[in-house]
Amino acid sequence: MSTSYIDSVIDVVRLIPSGRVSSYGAIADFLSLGSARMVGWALNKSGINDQTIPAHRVVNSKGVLTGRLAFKEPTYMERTLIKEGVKIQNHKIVDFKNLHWHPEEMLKYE
DNA sequence: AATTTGACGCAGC
DNA sequence: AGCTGCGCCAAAT
Repeated sequence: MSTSYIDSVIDVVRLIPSGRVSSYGAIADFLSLGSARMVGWALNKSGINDQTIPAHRVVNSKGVLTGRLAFKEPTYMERTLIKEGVKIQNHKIVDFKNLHWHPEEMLKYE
């Protein structure tokens, strides 16, 4: 069996807690593999038709919901984030700096 | 085997 | 502040 790059990305995305968001770059850096661009590419390939992947929690480095148009419903991303308690203005995460989750966080014992 | 395609990020202007 | 150009690199064609 083999683990594709896409699978690796998905594994990390599944770890993003509800109410928080991560970014393409943070995930790519954590994996030390590929690039931010490829994380988006990977999610587009596998995430579209799989509700078990919280792909809506991944935004760009500025907190903008750049992936929103890739979903079947263009409003899905925004709507779901709001439901999870994340505030959005102009397709952008409000207080992104504080909500931005980095995968390394889960390695720490608070 | 070469080319194209991206839900990106950043430097440089 | 915004805009442009370029590197990024796995997969599909």
